[in-house]
Amino acid sequence: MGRRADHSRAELRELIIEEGHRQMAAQGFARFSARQVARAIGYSVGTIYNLFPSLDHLLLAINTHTFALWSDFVRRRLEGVGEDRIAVLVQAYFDFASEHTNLWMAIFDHRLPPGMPLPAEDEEKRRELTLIVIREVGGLLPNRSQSEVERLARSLVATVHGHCTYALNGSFDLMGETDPAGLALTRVRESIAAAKVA
Amino acid sequence: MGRRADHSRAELRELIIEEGHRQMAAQGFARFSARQVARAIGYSVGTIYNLFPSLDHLLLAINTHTFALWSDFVRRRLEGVGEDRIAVLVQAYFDFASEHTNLWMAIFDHRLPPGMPLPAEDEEKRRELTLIVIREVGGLLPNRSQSEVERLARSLVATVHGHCTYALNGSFDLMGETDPAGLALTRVRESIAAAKVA
DNA sequence: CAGAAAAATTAGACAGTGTTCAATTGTCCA
DNA sequence: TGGACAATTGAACACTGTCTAATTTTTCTG
Repeated sequence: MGRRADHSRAELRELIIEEGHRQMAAQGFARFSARQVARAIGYSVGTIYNLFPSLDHLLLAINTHTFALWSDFVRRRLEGVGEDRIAVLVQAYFDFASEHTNLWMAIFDHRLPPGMPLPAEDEEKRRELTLIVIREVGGLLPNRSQSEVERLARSLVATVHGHCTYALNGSFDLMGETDPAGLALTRVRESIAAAKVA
Repeated sequence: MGRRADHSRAELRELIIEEGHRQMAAQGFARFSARQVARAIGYSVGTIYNLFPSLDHLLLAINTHTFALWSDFVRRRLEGVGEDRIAVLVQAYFDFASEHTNLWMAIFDHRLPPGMPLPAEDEEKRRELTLIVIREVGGLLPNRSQSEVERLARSLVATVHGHCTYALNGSFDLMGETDPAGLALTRVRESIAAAKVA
């Protein structure tokens, strides 16, 4: 067939990403398949390849979309919170990962093939979440330079990320840890306290 | 054919794991294939399935083997070090991941299918690395209980793990961070200092 | 030592994958 | 109304993990 005019090119792109996102949430990275996405929206695989040069590009788009949801999730949790915003931030990070485990893990499961850099557009969209953290950390450290704040913020995100990974893959369960998010928050507080006095 | 008596069952198992390990190091998790392993050792795929119930079991064995190499690597680095063993520990963690990126990442890339728990034997072997960290952290905190030390050690491993992940997937490069290991070490020092006074 | 039982190994099939491409079909413009 | 163009498809290709029947080799038994 030719143009079915069911959807414009942009609409179709969006449709594919949405359905892909749905399937990623339901089945996880390992079971994800472009053919199944095509079947679900009533097109053939070739159409996906008309919109996305390769599966990697589709996965990239799906994961960037997850980043957007994640940022929104965290932003909403912070709205109107006056005290202890860092605690809310850390908990929101964990909660999103717990509530959307497959989507969250897919972000880190997908490794770009060597020589294919993360497109600037995706990079920019994904940066949003880091910017939120930088803003919050900066608010707590008025005497620190922007570059110091950014470096610390990235480091704190890495800290929380590590705890979240171990929480979700069962490493913490295995040794009876019942509050990984609390543990992460403790680490974050220690580092912020250290940055205040240093 | 039947038993070729080229190798005993145990030898063959070892041979498969070794070749699998080699290929995992060279190609990474995404490109790994049981068929290629079989071809490389001069057997057919079926033989692998005679030794391992499924691909997941082979991947499990390969990754557990990586854990063993990792423990050895860290232990050797610590040998004879008197001062600042924590710095050596953190650096060794990073160095192993950097020198064996594919192997290291495969550990976290491989997700067991739902309902298949990590066999106790693998769990025990993998725990070794954590035990090293617990020992080192405990040495620095003689006034803390064993359970407190274990909880902190796991948390510090998570912290370093998060930094290492971001270092290897390029997140730190992206924002001009040149010393992720140093950053992780700073975090670890802060937490240990906090545990000393608390 | 011969023959039967057991175990190891293989080839081949199956259903699935990502990717490519020629052929077709719908849409738009001159 | 035609012709150009782009979207869409189905089929092919070379893979993958997994399973099974058939074959071959070893081991056990009488």
